[in-house]
Amino acid sequence: MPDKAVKKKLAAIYRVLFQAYGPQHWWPGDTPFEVMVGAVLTQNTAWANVEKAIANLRRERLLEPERLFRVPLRKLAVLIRPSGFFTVKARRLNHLFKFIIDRYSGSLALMFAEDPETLRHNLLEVNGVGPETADSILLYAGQRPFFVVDAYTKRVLSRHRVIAADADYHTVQGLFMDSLPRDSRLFNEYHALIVRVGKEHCKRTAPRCKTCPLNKFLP
DNA sequence: TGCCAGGCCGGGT
DNA sequence: ACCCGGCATGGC
Repeated sequence: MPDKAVKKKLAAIYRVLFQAYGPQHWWPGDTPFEVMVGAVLTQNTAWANVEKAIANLRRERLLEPERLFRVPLRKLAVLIRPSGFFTVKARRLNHLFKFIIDRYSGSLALMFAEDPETLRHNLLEVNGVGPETADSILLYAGQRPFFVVDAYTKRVLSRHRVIAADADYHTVQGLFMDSLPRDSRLFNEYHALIVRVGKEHCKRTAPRCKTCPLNKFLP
């Protein structure tokens, strides 16, 4: 278990961020399948580019597992091209579609009926799905309370001395999940807020800045 | 113009 | 067990 100071700090950081920015409305109103596709397309990619790719799929009425699984890889790659890394991502999406169809008859409802820990384990077996993508799917498509850790999470927390700079994914995730109530809406909002503050104040090449709402947590 | 974005895999040491 | 290059577009 994380020590008490860390738990309090994580709770306080959330309050400050929510106070500063309010709700971020990540992935509202989309179907779970669309959210899943987005989780793969956004790997190391700006969200604006992902939106263009998803718009292409929607325009072609392809946003269903069976339909997209039948689309040839080359055509899929062209459709998702704006999201970058399009040949690898086409393959990764295809693996995911096959997984849903083979194991859950193409039904996300069946997939999310699975025990969450088991489902997470299964998702990680899919080539192209790593821990962040799996947790994004579980949290944002399935409302399962897994905390999503990304580059911003590590950078923001390490700059504010909550974690070591080289802390691994599982450790950081455990910190959040053992410090906060396991509420999917809370985890959803918290992750989105971290990305928000990271974009505005915690870039890779800006060691610290004066106007960051988290400055009060600096030593 | 160059740097950056809501990672992950595979091959080399 | 780590380390690192590759993957690629679009916005600022």
